[in-house]
Amino acid sequence: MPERPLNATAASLLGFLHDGPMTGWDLVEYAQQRIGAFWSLTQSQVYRELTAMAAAGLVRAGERGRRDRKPYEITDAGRAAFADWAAKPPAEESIRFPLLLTVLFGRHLPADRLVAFLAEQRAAHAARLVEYEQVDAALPDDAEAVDPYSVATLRFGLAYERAVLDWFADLPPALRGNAGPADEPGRPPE
Amino acid sequence: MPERPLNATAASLLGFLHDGPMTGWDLVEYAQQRIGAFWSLTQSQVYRELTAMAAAGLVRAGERGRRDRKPYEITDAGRAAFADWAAKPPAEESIRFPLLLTVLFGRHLPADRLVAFLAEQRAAHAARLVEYEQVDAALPDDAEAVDPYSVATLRFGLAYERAVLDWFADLPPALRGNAGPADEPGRPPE
DNA sequence: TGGTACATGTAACATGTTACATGATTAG
DNA sequence: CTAATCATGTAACATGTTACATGTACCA
Repeated sequence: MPERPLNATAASLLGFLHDGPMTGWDLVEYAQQRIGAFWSLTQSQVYRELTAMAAAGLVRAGERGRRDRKPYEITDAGRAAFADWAAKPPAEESIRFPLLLTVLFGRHLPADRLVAFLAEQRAAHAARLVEYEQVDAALPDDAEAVDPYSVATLRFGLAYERAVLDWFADLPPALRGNAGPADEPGRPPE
Repeated sequence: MPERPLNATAASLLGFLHDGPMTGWDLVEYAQQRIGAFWSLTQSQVYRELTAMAAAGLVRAGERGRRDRKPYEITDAGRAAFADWAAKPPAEESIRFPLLLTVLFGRHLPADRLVAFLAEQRAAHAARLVEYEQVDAALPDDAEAVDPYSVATLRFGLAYERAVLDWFADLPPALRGNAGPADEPGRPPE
């Protein structure tokens, strides 16, 4: 069977399974942590892809463990399919940022609502940046030499969140909401 | 009929139709230009949403024009549905950046391939930044006062592309590809 | 008169999302 | 003993993607 090429989500799961057998549950958590910043997936998807890949012989389910855990391990066919995928030119990214739609159509909603939406999301991004910064701070000095790949992806998260926060801070005055005390500054200048 | 809430893509089309009747073709172009930086949609989707919205009474097709053009105009129901949508808290953004998956799994492909992928996408981002900068440069001085919404979304594009280019420029040495003359610098420092 | 850009649309399929159902184990 | 968390899974549906089919009008 000629095996349709993997989709990126399935491929990622295979990538993670190179590090050892994992259950669907584990994979959801692990993926969230490792690629959550630039690749979203849901639990449903993970189970579906695992089922499909098992059927295609790319992974193999092991024996049920404690809480009915069902570990999957990658097969040789899986490793081959993964290598094929990895060597193919990646597509361009897609961003879907609903807040920006709301902003673009900002004249169609009450100004204070828009300002509130902006504040909420700004806070979420600030929190995410803090997370990434903590991970970054915990990195050993030689991380870049040992695993430049993870370092690079982490840095993307940092760069992205910083850019977004700067964007919030630099919004046109009309979108900035000048009510209330000067709480929640953008990002403190270095 | 209780009318399931609009999805963001359909809502955007309605948003654009506030500016006057447009055909599917027009909308694809217009959307590409106005929200392409942070919201992707395809031609197929546009025609599908238009058909569905016409059935739901949110838009109304006018008479066929010259090249079989079929202009749609927004109805009062459409305006109401749009206003409802606009006033709802926008979801968080989702990013899907295949290149970063390839980077994360970089040890599974030849180093020079990875470097080549990075170079290709860097060039694409550089080109996009130039586009945005041209749009920005063409903006009148009072743009921020006149239409802060468009300005804000354009600025997002600029901030995002600059961050991405900085990220490329700052990649760990192992991913940087030191072969060849110093072509294609990251982004010239200001 | 022939190629290119304009313009609409369908079909088939892949992927993503939401909601729910079910049960095991652990911690308090 | 009971609430929370762990864990798997299905069903239904919404959305997104790719490929194709069809025809119109302009312009060189």
